Amino acid sequence: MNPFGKITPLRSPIAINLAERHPASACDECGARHIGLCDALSDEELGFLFRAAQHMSIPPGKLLMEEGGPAQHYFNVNSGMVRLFKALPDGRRQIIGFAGPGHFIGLALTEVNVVSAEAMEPVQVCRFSRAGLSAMAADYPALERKLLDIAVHELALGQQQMLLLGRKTALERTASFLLSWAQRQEPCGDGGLPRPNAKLILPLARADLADYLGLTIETVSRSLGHLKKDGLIEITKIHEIILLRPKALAEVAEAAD
Amino acid sequence: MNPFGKITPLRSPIAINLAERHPASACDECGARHIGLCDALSDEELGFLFRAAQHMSIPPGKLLMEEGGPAQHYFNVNSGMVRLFKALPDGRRQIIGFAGPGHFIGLALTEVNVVSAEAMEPVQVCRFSRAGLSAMAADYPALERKLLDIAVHELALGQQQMLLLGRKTALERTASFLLSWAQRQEPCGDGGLPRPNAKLILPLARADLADYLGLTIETVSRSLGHLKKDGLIEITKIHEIILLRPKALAEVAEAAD
DNA sequence: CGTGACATTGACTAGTATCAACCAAAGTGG
DNA sequence: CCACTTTGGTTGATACTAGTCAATGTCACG
Repeated sequence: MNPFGKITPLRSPIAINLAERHPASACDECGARHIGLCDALSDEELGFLFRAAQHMSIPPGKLLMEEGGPAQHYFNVNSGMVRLFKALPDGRRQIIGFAGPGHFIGLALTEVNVVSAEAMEPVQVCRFSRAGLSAMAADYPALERKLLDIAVHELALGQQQMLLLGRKTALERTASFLLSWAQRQEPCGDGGLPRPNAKLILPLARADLADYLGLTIETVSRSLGHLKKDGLIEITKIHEIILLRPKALAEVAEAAD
Repeated sequence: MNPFGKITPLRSPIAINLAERHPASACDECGARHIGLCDALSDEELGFLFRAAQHMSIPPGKLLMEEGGPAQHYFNVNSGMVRLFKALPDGRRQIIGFAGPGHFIGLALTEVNVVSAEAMEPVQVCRFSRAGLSAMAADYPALERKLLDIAVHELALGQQQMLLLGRKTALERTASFLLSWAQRQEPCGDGGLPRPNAKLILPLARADLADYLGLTIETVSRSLGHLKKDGLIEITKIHEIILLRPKALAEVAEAAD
């Protein structure tokens, strides 16, 4: 874990000049420019932020952060998918969430990370030193406000997941997941259902799914099989699922009768 | 503790005048003055905040917020205990957390509440309109920063709870809970164990415990009985538990071998 | 075409829920 | 002051969901 160059936080008017002299043209071509954190910033602000970032490529399986290790950086995902998880000493694992393009990783107060973050595929990120971004946040209210938004949104997702993990059956969990993933893939209005026959791309292995839903891979497989048998979904490829009847799926997910 | 460094002082002279004309003397006697949100503010800032608050008493069982209802207010708990929960249509309930004195309730982005909040005993709160507090946050960076701190802290707690709900056994959940509650009752250093024979006051019914841990009351009862039989705890009164061997309890909680 | 990784399916088991009886403490009213 | 009720908690017997272990299937890739 080598923190390469220390990022010197720039805050004077000079900083803005520097930013102007170095427009963040790279950001224009970044898939994450208009989502998440970056979307909250003007071109100028973004230029500044860009200069504070280290652009990095991470190979699959590599950890961006390790639970228990020193919390030194924040990350913003530009491409690829990252899994966030916690583990018990005996190896049991709970996946906390998945971070795709535009997602911000590393919000924490403690000196050590409370979760691990691992690249699931080749991933590109912008990395920020904690101190550097904190300093920026002090000068750019929009940045801090966006971080609050992000944190609050994650909070709501987490609460939803607690309900799922604490009180839903395997079948309900699976149906809930499919719907929430569809929502994530193409947002269709607040709480709206995906359209019938929506195609779902699942870049997750069954093991990830299981560790996310608090189940075993066998139970996930059986649950999906059950939904397939009932004609609610169709599994075309292993990582491609068609939601034949989203409405019915929603009823399974919430145990509505 | 604060990831975003320094606290920026007040910027609006008008605010100071208002605060001076209405000193928040009531806050001085409030049990929550030096914890949570209020602790982040100076006397002057607090005076201003106080003027924006409605001080309210809530009887046991009454809802402060209802899941699915319009999100109109934030609350800061001054005394008493509040449970936050989500429910499924068939009545299954998952308690998301407990809010005691100094805890801030209602962080959300959506127009409707995503959780319900219910007084477990007579509760006193300061209530803020959403718009009012948002406006204040724009003027008082310290306030917004504190909200971010709160959100991030809740996030970490939620992640811990996801691990518990998704991957721990009934016994592990129960042991984990006892330790985390002890920590909450008298913080003893980051991650430190409570001292042996620490007395725990549990203002929760078994049903609350069960809904918080994703178990049934019978299983909670059996788990506590198991810990008692093994000499790790002693149940003196129904709402009073002595942690005889916190170290052993921690081993049970994390399944260390 | 073989190999290995990942997924599905089946048989069996274990842990927790469910259902029901019993118990204890705290009112309540005669 | 003492039955009586109520409420919340514990304990026991049984059922059922999901986990475990093992065999089989599928697909990508060299």
